[in-house]
Amino acid sequence: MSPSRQPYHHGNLREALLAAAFRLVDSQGPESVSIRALAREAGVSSAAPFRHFADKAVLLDAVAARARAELDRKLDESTPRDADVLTQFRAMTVAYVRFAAEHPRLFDLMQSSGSTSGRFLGDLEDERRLKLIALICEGQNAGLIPEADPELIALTSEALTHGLARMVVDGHPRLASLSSEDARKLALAATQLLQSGIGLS
Amino acid sequence: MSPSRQPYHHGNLREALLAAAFRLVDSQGPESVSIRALAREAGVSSAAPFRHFADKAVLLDAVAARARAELDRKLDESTPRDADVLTQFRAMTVAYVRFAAEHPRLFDLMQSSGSTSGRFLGDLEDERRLKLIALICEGQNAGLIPEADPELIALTSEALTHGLARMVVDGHPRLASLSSEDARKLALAATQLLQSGIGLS
DNA sequence: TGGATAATGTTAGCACTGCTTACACCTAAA
DNA sequence: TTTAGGTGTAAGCAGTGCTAACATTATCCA
Repeated sequence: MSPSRQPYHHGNLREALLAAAFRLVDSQGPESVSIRALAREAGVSSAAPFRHFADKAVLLDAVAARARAELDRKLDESTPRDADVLTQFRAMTVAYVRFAAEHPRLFDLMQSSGSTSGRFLGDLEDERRLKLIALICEGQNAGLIPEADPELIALTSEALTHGLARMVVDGHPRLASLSSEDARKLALAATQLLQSGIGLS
Repeated sequence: MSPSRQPYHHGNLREALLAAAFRLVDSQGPESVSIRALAREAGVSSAAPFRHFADKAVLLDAVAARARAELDRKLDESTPRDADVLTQFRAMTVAYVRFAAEHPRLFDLMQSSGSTSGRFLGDLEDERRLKLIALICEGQNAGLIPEADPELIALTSEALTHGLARMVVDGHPRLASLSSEDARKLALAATQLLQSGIGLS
């Protein structure tokens, strides 16, 4: 009955491991995650984690999923409801690029762990993507957006957003370790440019 | 004098290791590269590789450098000399996205090994970037490109290019395992869109 | 030409990893 | 209260990166 100093069961090992791994990936990248080390940190034997995660890859997938949820939350928070299409798109781009600038390693993991889980993680969620396309159609009806394949427009917009984010993460020389504020400015300027066009051909 | 079956020295171990690692990364990704396995394949002891590469990271950096050279070559080949700015930019984008589609793992390594070597690898080379900016200024003088900060225009163009490439690599649902030809079409359509602009705001 | 020197290989081994198997314990449901 | 299943442990296998000490060969200079 007396609660021994070290109870046989940890209580919520799964969450503890996941949280520790999340922090580690965020600060040092996935290659410095070791299951044995996580187990030590949690005060548990090195085989225990395998009761909760079949594989190291599965653990990292879970970390990626959590990161994706976090990004999703920030995208939702930052998007002003009932604003016009272009404003919404700009806000999304800003939030996306900021997340990449603030959590480059998590952002990177999100993408690269996609093949393991079979589900695309790195970019906009499917649901969000459909919404974007709907917004574009709406904009076209309102005469705000030129008539062209909405899917292509969505894809191009996504590419610009994703490209900016990845350039920050990948250490583009002019974008190295961008501050959040600079990330915001860059995202705004670039989306502006996409809207007005770059050439007159 | 008689050439024994297994001469003590390999001859060109460095190149053999590098080539094998290059192939392996291209086909299976960097995490399935093992120095010991490379040594076995080369018929050499497991300590020998360290005479040529201080580190596993150094080996992978060398692979990344080779991949970058390969991409550079393809970019050069594909760019028509003495064409107008927009044509050149489109050609570059196409070549870039195609390379990513054909060698996703090499493309990925190029970017992620940047932090190790301290040099940005994933995107356009510095030299090429300067040339792009020069082209843009030229285009502005010729009235082909609107007056705006040339660096911003270059950055935005790069972002679109890089973003398309990464979306292919990262397994975007609509872009999963794109054929070379489809990659070409996509790159063309998207750059076209960037040139004409997406909104009328 | 010969002999030191540097380059490149070998063997053995350390510390670490992911992961498995067999067993121990504790909890919750029948 | 028993029993089944979830969760922990200990021990160990196969593999890894990397190092230290030693062996062999190529190269270059007296």
